[in-house]
Amino acid sequence: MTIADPQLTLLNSPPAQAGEDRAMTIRDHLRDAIVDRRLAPGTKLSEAEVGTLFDVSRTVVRAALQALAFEGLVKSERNRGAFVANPSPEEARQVFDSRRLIEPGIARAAAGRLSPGDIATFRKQLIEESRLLAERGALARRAEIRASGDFHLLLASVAGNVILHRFMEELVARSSLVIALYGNSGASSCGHNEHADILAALESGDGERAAQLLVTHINHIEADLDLRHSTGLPLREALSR
Amino acid sequence: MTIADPQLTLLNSPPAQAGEDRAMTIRDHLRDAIVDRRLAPGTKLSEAEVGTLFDVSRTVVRAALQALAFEGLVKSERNRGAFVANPSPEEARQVFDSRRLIEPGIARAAAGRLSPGDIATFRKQLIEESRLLAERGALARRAEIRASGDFHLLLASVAGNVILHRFMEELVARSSLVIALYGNSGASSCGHNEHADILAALESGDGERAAQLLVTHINHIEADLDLRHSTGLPLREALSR
DNA sequence: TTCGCCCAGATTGTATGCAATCCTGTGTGG
DNA sequence: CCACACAGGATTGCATACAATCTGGGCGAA
Repeated sequence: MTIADPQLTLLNSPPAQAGEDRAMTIRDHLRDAIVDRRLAPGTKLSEAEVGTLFDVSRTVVRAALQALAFEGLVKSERNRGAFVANPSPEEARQVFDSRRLIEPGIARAAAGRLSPGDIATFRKQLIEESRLLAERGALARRAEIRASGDFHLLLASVAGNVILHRFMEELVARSSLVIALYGNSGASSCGHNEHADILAALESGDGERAAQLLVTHINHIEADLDLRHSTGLPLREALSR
Repeated sequence: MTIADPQLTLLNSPPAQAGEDRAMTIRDHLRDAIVDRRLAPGTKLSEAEVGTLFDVSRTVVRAALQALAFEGLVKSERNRGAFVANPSPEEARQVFDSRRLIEPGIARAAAGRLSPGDIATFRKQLIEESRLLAERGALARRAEIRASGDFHLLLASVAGNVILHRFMEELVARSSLVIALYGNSGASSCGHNEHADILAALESGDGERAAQLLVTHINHIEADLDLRHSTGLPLREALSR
């Protein structure tokens, strides 16, 4: 049993999914587990095992794994299987470089499109973040990382460009993975309420300032990481690089 | 026979593929066909039919189609099948908005990393573009669009960020589709040798100027489009929107 | 002992069969 | 004549069976 018991929490969804797309459901559950680090980087995702856990055939599991491989959360090797991605420090840097490039533009676009409804949604999001920030424990830390990502996703959603939104979905997910891998758990990972400052800038219509704050924010997130050495080196991948 | 005879040219590859990944091979051939507009937007890509053309089972075809759906070149509808994407004018605008946001940053990054080998590759690329630009005929036009995209991909490759490179792959592919759909074939689609100017700026190490030229270039490409009305309205999708 | 080879188990890659869903055209009732 | 219902055919969704490949251990020879 290579997959440990935390995975059993994957199955907290209504067992009888309606005629929806089961592959995408499994993809979402796996992605949550990866981003939350319930599935550690490098973990093998056996088709048969995942299929058993979700009670589907390997066919739909393969579709889900292919989707995750596309997002960069899973690395699929021919005839060897799929593994939870184990981003190198270099990859981590590229993730943040990409975010520094894209997110300011998103902020500027969002500033010009912010509706009262959007503001309300943002406020709810910030309250949730504060709540999690106050809590203690690894579980709250996971939820905090997740919620922090949701803020950025919400921003991309407001910007109104579905392509950029999808890019940001991928970047945020990979960021969560990177933070889980390289984060100095000592410092609050996304601590300060920079999100609130960003929202304030958006509300005042100052997209340029929001963009500026966002870059600073991303810098803070990256500065909290320790990208000097790769973790552990999971046996095999130490040689294949 | 919903797929017309031009598709037969898909099969110009060595019939006996080595033990490689056949799904990705099929994906690449289909993508080429879509970008070249040998497969018109809205065309149904029947699993059985594609499988017959490439002599594989539907399983492999499904994987290829799923990959193309991720890239946005194919729209897959549950229980209905996969269709060549038919981007709306709004989607087209978002593609170019995304490029205006991302490509300047790529240019700045590339300016600081341009090696002599890169320059040589760029020169070869420009020569190929000039050659195609001089030629006449729809076939040369296709190749020209493709080559123009390759220039931008090369730029992203030099920039050295694999994530941004993949984003650009998607954006360039979608741009080709959009140009094929909305391009005023009257004007030269990517005409002027702006690419040469961009390369010159890069060579002189002036990343800022390269970024500026790139934005102008993208604006020119978009300005050559007619995004006012949707083309033809492919029956079904006319009602579903 | 150590190296190399070979075989068995396990896992993925692919093809195929069946069930579910959707589209189309035909027939029936209003 | 039109609207609706339904049945036939075609296509996709999914599960399963088989083939190809990889992994790891055992055995024998140097």
